[in-house]
This record gives sequence, C-alpha cells and structure tokens, in this order.
Amino acid sequence: MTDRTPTEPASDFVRDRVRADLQSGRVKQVVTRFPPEPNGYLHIGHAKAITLSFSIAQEFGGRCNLRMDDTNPEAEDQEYVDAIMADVRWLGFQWDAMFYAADYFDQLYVWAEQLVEKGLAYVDDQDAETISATRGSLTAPGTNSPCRGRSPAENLSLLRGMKNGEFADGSKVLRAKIDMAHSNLNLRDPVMYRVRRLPHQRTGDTWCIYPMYDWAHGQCDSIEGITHSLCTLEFEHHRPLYEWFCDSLGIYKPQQIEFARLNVEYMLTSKRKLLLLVDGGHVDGWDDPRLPTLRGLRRRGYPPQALVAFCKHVGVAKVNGTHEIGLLEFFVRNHLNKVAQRRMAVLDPVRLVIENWPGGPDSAHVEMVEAVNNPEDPAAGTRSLPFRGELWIEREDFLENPPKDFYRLAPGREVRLRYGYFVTCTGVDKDAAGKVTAVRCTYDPATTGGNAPDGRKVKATIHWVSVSDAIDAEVRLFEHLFTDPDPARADGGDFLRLLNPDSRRIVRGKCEPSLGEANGGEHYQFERLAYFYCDDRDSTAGAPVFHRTVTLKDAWKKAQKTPGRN
RNA sequence: UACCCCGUGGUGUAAUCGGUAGCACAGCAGGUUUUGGUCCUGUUGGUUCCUGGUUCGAGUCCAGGCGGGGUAACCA
Repeated sequence: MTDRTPTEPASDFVRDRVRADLQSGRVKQVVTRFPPEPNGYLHIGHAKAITLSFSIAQEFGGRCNLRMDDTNPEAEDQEYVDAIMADVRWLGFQWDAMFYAADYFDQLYVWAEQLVEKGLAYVDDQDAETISATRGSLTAPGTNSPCRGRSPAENLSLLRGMKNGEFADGSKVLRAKIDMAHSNLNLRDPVMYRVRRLPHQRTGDTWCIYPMYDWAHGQCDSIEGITHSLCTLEFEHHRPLYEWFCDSLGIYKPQQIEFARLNVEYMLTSKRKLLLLVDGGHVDGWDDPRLPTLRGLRRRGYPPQALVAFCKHVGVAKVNGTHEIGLLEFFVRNHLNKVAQRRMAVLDPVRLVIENWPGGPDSAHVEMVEAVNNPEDPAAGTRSLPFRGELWIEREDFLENPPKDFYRLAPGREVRLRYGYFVTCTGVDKDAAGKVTAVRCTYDPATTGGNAPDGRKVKATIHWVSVSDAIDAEVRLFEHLFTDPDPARADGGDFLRLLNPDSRRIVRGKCEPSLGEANGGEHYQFERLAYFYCDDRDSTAGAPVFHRTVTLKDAWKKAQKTPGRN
C-alpha cells in the first residue's frame, strides 16, 4: 500500500478479528493478499475482495500482496496476469509485493516429500473416475485406495518418478493420507499433485506435475507470512485441510476467514456464464459495457472510486444476499455529480423554430451564450454556446395535450431554454401521419441568458442544441443485460432466455459543438438526461462515441410510472 | 436425506462486557434550484425467523424447531 497511515476501520466480523489478533499480540503487522487465478478477467465480485483485503491492510497499517494463483496451466495465460494487474491498479490499489504460486513450486515439492516420509501422503495409481467413485458421497463414506498402504520409501520413489516424467498424464497422483470416511469430503485423501504435461506460462517445461489448489494455497500464504487469508464462503470446508497441511508440515499457519461473495441484481459473476455470454456473441467481448467485468464497467463509465465506495459501503458478512443495483448506481451518480462536466445533447431531436428570431429562424444571426461546466465545481469554469433561430430539443419535452403536472413545452406555454432565452410555444407542424415535425415558438429578447428582468418564473428549463452547429455522435444507451434481477436463478443455459433484447440501443445524438473535442475516457453529464462516458476504444478524432453510464434520477418519469402503472 | 455456515425494516449492514435497535440506499412529504439533477428538512416501515430457558434486563447467552446457503473436479 502506498499510504500506510491507518484510517478509521469499519466494524465487521473480519475487522473485529484482525483487531483482536493485533491486541492479543498474535499478529504484529497485518498482511493480506489478493490471490486471483489468471484464467479470466476480474469482475465486480473481485472488486469487493480486492477492496476488502487492500483496505484492511491500509486501515491497520499493514501490507497486501497480489498473488497469481497459477497452479493449473490449462487455462491460465500471461494475458490474464497483465489484465488483472491493470484492473487492480485501475481500482486504485497498489500491492506491496507481487508473487506467483509458481514461484513456490520447488518449496512445495520439498514439502511433499516430507509428508511422504512422515507417512502422511501416498501415490495412488487409480484413475480419476475411480478416485471420484471411491470418495463416497455426501451421506456415504469413501473407501480406501488399494495403494493407501504403500511404504514411505516406495511412495518417495514413485513421487520422484512422477516428478521426473516417468508416468503418463493422469496415471498417478499424490494424495494426502487423512480419512476416507471423514464427514468433510475435502479430507477424504485429497489429491495434492497430478501429472500433467503442459507448459506453464512461468515455469515452462520444468514441471510435469502441478499442485492442486488445496496443496498450494495455504503454504503460499504461509511463505508470505499472510496473517489473515480472506476468501469467499465456499472455501469454508477447505479450511480444515488448509490447516491440516500447515500443521502437518509444522509451518506458520495463517488464519483463513471466509466472507460472503458479492451479488448484485441483474449481474452475473459466474466465470462459466460470463464465458457463455462472450463466446456466444451475446455481448461484444470481455469489456462490453453491459458486463460486470471491471473492464466492462470501466467502458460503461463507472468510476473506480464509485466501485470502491460501494464495496466499502456494503461491508462484509457471512450472509449471502443480493444488493440492489440502485445502491451501486447511487455511488456512481454521487461521484460523477462532483466530477463530470455538463454538456447539452439531444438524443431524440425535434426542431424548435423561433419565428421572431432576427432575420427569420434560418438567418445567420447567432448569439453566444455562457454555460456553466459544473455547478458542483466552480473551478470547472464556463464555456460559450451558439444560439440560433433553429434548435434541436428533446421530443419528449413537448406535448400537445399535456397532463396537469407536465410543465415543459406545450401550446401557449413559456419555458426557459437553458442559458438561452424564454420561449413561448405558438404552434406545431406535423406530417401526414400526425407526427410532430417542428415546434414553433417566439422568444423574448429581454430574457438573455435565461434571466427574466421582470422576475417572472417559468416552470421548466429545457436543453437544446443549435441545429446548424450541432455535431452528430453515436450514443449507446445501455440498460440491464437481463430482464430478471436474479438471472443466476435460472440454471444451466437458461439464463440466456433472460437476456434483455433492449440492453443496448444505439442512436445518433445531436451534440453541442464542444463535444466534438471529447476525448476517450472522459465523463460527462448530458444535462437532464444521464451521465455519459466517451468510449476510448471506438471514438476517433472528431467522432466521439458515448456510452450511457447511468441515467439521472428522473422524478417526472417516475411519477409517470408509479401511479397509473405504465 | 451427512456435515458446515448463516437468519436484524423493501435491500444491505451496525449495536462496547447482555442495558432503548442505529446508519445508508430505496420509499413518502416538504423546501431550495436556470438540470423534474444536486442540495436541505421532515417522515413511513422492524413482534431483531419461531418457541422455550437463564437473567432485574436478551438482537446478543443456552436448548429445540423452522428457514436460507454451501459442499461430493487429477478446477480455483
């Protein structure tokens, strides 16, 4: 951690434990770690684990390592290692040290021989199916392998043979000798090493035997002096084995503490399901803005600070629950409100014609108006915008027959064009089908900048963009990827049926000219609409692409939906 | 039908050694406002899963139920 100043620790069962260990003297300096397997991309669930381990170290003045749990070369790849490092940094965390489980393969092997010599591990010739079949079931005990009685000497020579490549892949495994009838299936002689002739991204062809998770994880933690090994609930049953290995080896034994993984409505974090979405072409890739991957959320425009604030806020417990997506969105809006510059853009344009504009609506007469960049941040300054006799306004900001509580534009009604003038609707043009093609109005030249010298009020202020100055931009409007808040509920591949067909809608927006210079990676608020992120992948010079991050709260729209349904 | 973990308003979480159930989001109602945003104020929701026990006093301790989750890869 870069900042080692202890901050105010929150209160939860993990921190209570850490505090107690510090007080009792069992632990002098807290050391945690984040141990991803480099076989996939990080998602919001990992963000919680990362935030937890890193911030606990930070709060208690300790250290936190990043460790690649690369014990199975099958699906692991350097590409993922790089992506994971980048994502952790993006969240704003810096590890004190970076390690790889593969760095400990030599030590692990030495320890394996020790266990063999102690008679606590043996080489089994049975194949995978047999081992699985003899493990018993949840309710029935397993049965001993015929190889279980081999002598330490024979096991040692067999183990060396495995290591030296004398046996075919899958023909032999090293197993811990514990108890085939144990109620915890993880203790029914778990496999420690398998023979697998695969090049490892870090150790190359050095090894043809690779350690299993259980045989590696605790010892890696031990070597690094991890004091609190935080992991998710499904590893609870592994803790006894984690401790059995450390105890049998007589090495330092870290404290494993399990917590509930993060679940958020409308989001899926299962690696397998995410893979199905990507491989099935249901999304554009691992960084699709609709995905809960960190890379996806980044392109959606979710600021890392908001993600971390959310993760800290939800806390940590042992109950498996699901968070409302609204809470996450609250943190996103909360952050963006303070940092995003405001701009005007019209996404569903209809023409507003100012009949009394000097020289006529389509005259070259133009006036520059000053607009505030961010009312929450005076330092963001102002910009000027061209105002003319023909403007684009949002189609939904005009209603020919408005309900009583609609106070935007309607025949005879006066509203303010933000930073521009007060305009009064004088009529409407429609096509043969009855669709509004233009809204007509007159403006009050005395209301420059949107200020009425006589102090009269208008109920609404609407946004606009000058027709002849507008730039077109591709705008991608995202919604939840699924129609059901709990897509994981559907088992198998069924969750694909819950995909929201409207999760991405692409429109051409009419944007104020300054948006032509938007750069990838920038966050904006399009006033009265939503927060948008200028995509750094698809935007090109002068042709920005905007991603809707999250809409602004909309009291009007909500009022429309709730009372009479919608 | 084995073992392990868990059970506090709609959601998530808090409550020093047992001592009034708090916070955030959401909801609702006002106020401010050149964004129906932000901000400010007020406010509705809980028999702390149930039953019994210990105690002056139980969300907290004990017992028994009920409910939810997890676990049977040569994956992690």
